[in-house]
Amino acid sequence: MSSAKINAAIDNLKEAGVRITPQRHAILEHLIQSMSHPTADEIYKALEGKFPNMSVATVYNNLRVFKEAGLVKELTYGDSSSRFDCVTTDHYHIICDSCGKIVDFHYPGLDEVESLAESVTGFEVGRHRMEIYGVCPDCKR
Amino acid sequence: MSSAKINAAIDNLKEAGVRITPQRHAILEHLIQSMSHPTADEIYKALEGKFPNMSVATVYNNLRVFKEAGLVKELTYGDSSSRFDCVTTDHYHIICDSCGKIVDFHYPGLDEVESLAESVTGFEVGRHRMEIYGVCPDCKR
DNA sequence: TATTACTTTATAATCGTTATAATTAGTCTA
DNA sequence: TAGACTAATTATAACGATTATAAAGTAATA
Ligand SMILES: [Mn+2]
Ligand SMILES: [Mn+2]
Ligand SMILES: [Zn+2]
Ligand SMILES: [Zn+2]
Repeated sequence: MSSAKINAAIDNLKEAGVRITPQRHAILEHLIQSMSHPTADEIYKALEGKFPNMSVATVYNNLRVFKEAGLVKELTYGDSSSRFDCVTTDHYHIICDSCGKIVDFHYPGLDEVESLAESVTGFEVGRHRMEIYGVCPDCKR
Repeated sequence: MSSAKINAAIDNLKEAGVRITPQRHAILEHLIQSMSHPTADEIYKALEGKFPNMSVATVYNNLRVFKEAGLVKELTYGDSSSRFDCVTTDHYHIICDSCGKIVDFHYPGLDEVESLAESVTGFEVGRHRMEIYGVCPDCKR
C-alpha cells in the first residue's frame, strides 16, 4: 500500500524539521502513487486541479527539499527535463527511444567496472551511472 | 600525429559533400588537437582570436554536421552544457566530481547487462550509457 | 498577540541551444 | 569571367528548463 510509504516519507521529513504543507503532501503523494518518473512540469500539471495557484517554483523547490532529505533521486538527461524517482534503492533504467518510457531494471553490482576504473585511472571512485536504451515491447508492436 | 587525423576527417567530410570552410577546419582542428572533451562555448572562445566574428551558432551548427558525419560524439549532462568527443571508438568516461576532468576509460562489453535487460524487460536493446564519477588524482592531492 | 522564520506565489532572469533572416562566400555553368 | 545558384556564416531573437527575487501568506514560538 502506497499510503504506508507516504506516511514513512512524511515522518522522515518531520524528523528533519521540514514542515508538511498541503503542496508538499500532494507532490509527495503524486510521486509515490504515480509509480513513474515524472518531470517537475508533469507534477505541476497533475496537481493544478487541486492547487490552481501553485507555482511551478514550488514544485522545483520541494523536489529539491525531498532530494536533500534522500527521498527522491533526480534523473538528468541532456536534452530534456529532469525526471524524479521516489525509489531510492539502487536500480538502473531502460528507456524507450521511441516513446520515452522508463522502466526500472535491477542488476547486481557493476563493482567490477568501478574497481577496474579506479586502478586504471587513479581516481577514487564514488559512483556510476548506467542506462540502457532500446525499443519497448509496445513500440515494437 | 594529429594532422593525419585532421586530414582523414576532412576527406571524410568532402566525400559526404560537406564544404570545408575555414571555420569548419578550425573547429575540427581544435577538437582533434585539444585531446579533450570541450564544450561548444570552449571551442568558440578558443577560436575567437582567429575568428573574431564567428558566431556561436556556427560552432553549434558545425558540431551537428560533424556528428551527422560520425566524426564526433556528443556527451550530454543534465545540469551543464554538452561536451564533444572526436574519439568515436567505443569507450567510457570517468569524471572528477571536484574539477570536472573527463578521462577516457576502456572496458570491454557490458553486453551481458544489455542482454539481461533485454530478456527481463522485453525491450529490444540498442545501446547503453555508462559513466563513472569520483575524484581524480590531482584533486586527491 | 507579537515576533519570527519558513513557505508559497508571481514574476523576472539566466543559461544553453536552436530558429530566423539577411549577408557573404563557394561552386557551377554559359 | 559573369551570372546564377546553393550553402554557410553572422547577428539576433526565441525557446524551454530551471533558478533567483521580492512580496505576501502561513505556521511555530514566545
Ligand atoms: Mn526508477
Ligand atoms: Mn572520450
Ligand atoms: Zn516505447
Ligand atoms: Zn579533479
